[in-house]
Amino acid sequence: MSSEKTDTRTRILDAAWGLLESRDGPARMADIARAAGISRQALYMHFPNRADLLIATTRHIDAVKDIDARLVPSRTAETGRARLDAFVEAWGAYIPEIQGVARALMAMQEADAEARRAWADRMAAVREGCAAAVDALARDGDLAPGLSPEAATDLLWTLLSVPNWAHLTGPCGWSQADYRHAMTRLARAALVAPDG
Amino acid sequence: MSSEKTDTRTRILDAAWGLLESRDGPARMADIARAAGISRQALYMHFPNRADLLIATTRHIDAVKDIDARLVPSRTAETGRARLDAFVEAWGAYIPEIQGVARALMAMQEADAEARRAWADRMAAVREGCAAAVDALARDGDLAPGLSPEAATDLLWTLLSVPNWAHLTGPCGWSQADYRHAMTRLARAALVAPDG
DNA sequence: GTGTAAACTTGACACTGTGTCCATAGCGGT
DNA sequence: ACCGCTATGGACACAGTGTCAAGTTTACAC
Repeated sequence: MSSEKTDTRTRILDAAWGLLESRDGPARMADIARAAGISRQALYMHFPNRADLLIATTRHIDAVKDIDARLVPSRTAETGRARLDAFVEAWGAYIPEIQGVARALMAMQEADAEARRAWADRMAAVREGCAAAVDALARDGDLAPGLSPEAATDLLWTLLSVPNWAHLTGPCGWSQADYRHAMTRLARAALVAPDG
Repeated sequence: MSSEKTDTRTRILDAAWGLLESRDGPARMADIARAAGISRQALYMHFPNRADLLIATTRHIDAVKDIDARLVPSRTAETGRARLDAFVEAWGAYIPEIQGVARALMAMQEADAEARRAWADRMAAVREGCAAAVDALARDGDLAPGLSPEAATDLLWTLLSVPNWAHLTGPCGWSQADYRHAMTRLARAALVAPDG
C-alpha cells in the first residue's frame, strides 16, 4: 500500500541525490523538479526551501546507505585504537557518497542561515562519533598526553571534515586510498600516545 | 603626486576589506561602493567583477600587512623543524587577517569559475611555503618515514587551510592561542620523524 | 453520480544581486 | 574651446529563489 507507486517525496530525494553527485553545474530547484518528473512548484509542496530539501537528501542517503551499519565496526571495536581506526575508515569512506550534497549545502552557508543551522546539525552527529572514539582511547589510557578529550575530539572532528577530504582528493589529486591511508596515519599521530 | 588624494582604487580596497572583516551580513558590490564613497557603477570601472575585486583585496592586504616580512623567520630558520614551526606560526597568525575575504571568495567558488581560479592561485602560493618547509625538514632527515615530500606538502597544506582554522575557531570555539598551539603540535606530529 | 480534499500543473510575479549600457556631468590639461 | 578621463544616475537584462492564484486530475466517500 505505502509504496505501490514510488512516493513522490522519495522520487524527489533520489533525483536531488543523483543530480548533486553526478552533475557538472549546480543543481537548481528547477533541475531537481524536472529530474523528479514534477513541476518546480510541486517541489515547494514537499520542501519549503532549498536548504530543507538538501538536508532531507542527506538524511535520505544516510538511510539508503545505512550509515548506522557502517559504524558498527567502530562501535564494537575492542580497543580505543581500533575504534579510532574503524571510525576514520567508516566516515572517510562515507564522505565521497555525500560529497555532492555536502558541497551544495556548504556553498549555501554564507548566504542562508537555515542552511547553516542544518549543516551544523548534521556535523554535530559526526562530532559525537569523534567523541566516542576519543573516549575509548582515553579509557585505554592511549590518548596523547597534554590533550584533553574535548580538544582531541575537536581535532579529530576537524581532520575528518568534508573540506579536508575535498582538498586532498581535489587540488592535491589524491586517490581515495591515499586519503584513507594518510588520514588513518594522521589521526593516530595526532591523538594516540606515542608509546607502543 | 601619486597619492596627494587617496587613490580611488585604494579607497575601494580598504572599504571592501573593512566590510568583509567586520560585517554581519554579506558585503555586496553596492555596499562596498557606498563604503568607498563612490557609485556602484564606478566600482565596475576599477574591477570588472566581484571575484577580481576580492582577489585584489587579498593582495592589498598582503601588501599592507607585509606578508613577506612575516615569513622571514620561516625562511631564515636554521633547522627544518624550526622552519616548520615558524611557517605554521606565521601563516596561522595571518589567517585571521584575511579570514573575511577568504570566506567571501570561498563562498563564490561553487558558482563562479573566475573565483575558483583566483582562490586556487592564492592557495598555490601557500603551498609553496609548505613545500619549502617540508624540503628543509627533508634536508635535515627529519621528515617522517614513509612520507614523500609531495605527500607531506599536501598534508601540511591541508592542515593549514582556512576552513580548518574557521572550523576550530568557529564551531569548536577555540581561541587563536589554542589554534596556534594545537596546529604547531599537529604539524609536528604529522610530518616530523618521531625520533628526537 | 456528486462532492470534496489532496496532490499537482501552469503561469505570473516579487525580490535580490550581478553585470551592462547609455546619456550626461565635472574637471584638468593643452 | 576642446578632449579625455573619471564619475554619476537611471534603466535594464538575467539568473535563481520563493510566493500566489486559478485550474486540473485523481481517488475516495457518501
